[in-house]
Amino acid sequence: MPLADDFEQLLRGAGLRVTRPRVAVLGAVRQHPHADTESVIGAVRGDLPDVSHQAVYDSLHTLTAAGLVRRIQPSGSVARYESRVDDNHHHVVCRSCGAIADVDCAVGHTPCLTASDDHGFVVDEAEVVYWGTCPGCAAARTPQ
Amino acid sequence: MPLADDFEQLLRGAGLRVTRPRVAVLGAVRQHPHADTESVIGAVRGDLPDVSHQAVYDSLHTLTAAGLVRRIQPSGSVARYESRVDDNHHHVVCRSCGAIADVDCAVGHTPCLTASDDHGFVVDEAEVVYWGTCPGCAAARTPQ
DNA sequence: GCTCTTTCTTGAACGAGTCAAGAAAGAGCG
DNA sequence: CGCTCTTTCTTGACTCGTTCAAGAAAGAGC
Repeated sequence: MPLADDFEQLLRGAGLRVTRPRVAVLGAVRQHPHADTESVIGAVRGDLPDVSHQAVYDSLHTLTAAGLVRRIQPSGSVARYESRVDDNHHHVVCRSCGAIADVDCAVGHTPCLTASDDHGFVVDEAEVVYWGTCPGCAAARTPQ
Repeated sequence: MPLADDFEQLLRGAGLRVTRPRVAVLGAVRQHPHADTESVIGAVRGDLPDVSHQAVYDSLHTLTAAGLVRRIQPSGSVARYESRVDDNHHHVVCRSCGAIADVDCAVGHTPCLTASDDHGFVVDEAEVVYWGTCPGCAAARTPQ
């Protein structure tokens, strides 16, 4: 399994210890983009049936702090995680079913990063969430 | 108190019953922008000492659904409410203390509303959150 | 291997928010 | 003004994602 080696490199590169829960969490997040914590726990237990939920929570926090995964949490949703980091992409969220899809940044690199009046804040990221209705929910709502 | 009459008009205009909790919640949200639910409850109890928390939760939901207040919830925060609606403004959030400030939309009307690839989603809103450090926290972090 | 630190397990706890049943209060109408 | 019907509020229990805490286990350098 070459991926496990890649994950090991990622962890070491970030100065983190290589533990089986962390490797499994990295794999789970990569295989299930936008998964919530419960789904990640389920996926991780495919490899390690006895991991505690707390180990997954800890790993997700550590990996997020290290920048190896990204945490997203649209209004009204639980925390979700993805492995695409540092590429400045955004998300479309379905108001109806909560489905999330990636959206590449339309406006060059960091879009709208320059706020009109930043009130003295030092801004380092502009996060964009597009709200709408996914194809499935749109179809279900207009039957004819 | 002329404001109470204004709120009454707002409620009637939205087809909602005029109740004392709702009027008080409208006033509290207007006086305390970006307040969380607990703060709103506290402010409302300045007028109506015996309102239940549930009445405030219900009122906030109803007012949000009617478009009279707007709910915002940056990642990692509890729900917050504001009375500026329909003017397409955004928010700066301090990563350190959670402070929120309004930012008027820099890019004309609906900024970045056109996603590069919307995956078939019908998008109706683009929400922008600027993440950074507020003046207070920036000063506290660089003492010299 | 040994030792030290970090991480994981176990299980309890927290807190924002929701659910549910009955009481109270709007609002239209005679 | 009072009646009736519907909506809303009160009360209190409860859910669920997440965190806390103490001790056991497992990385990593030497």
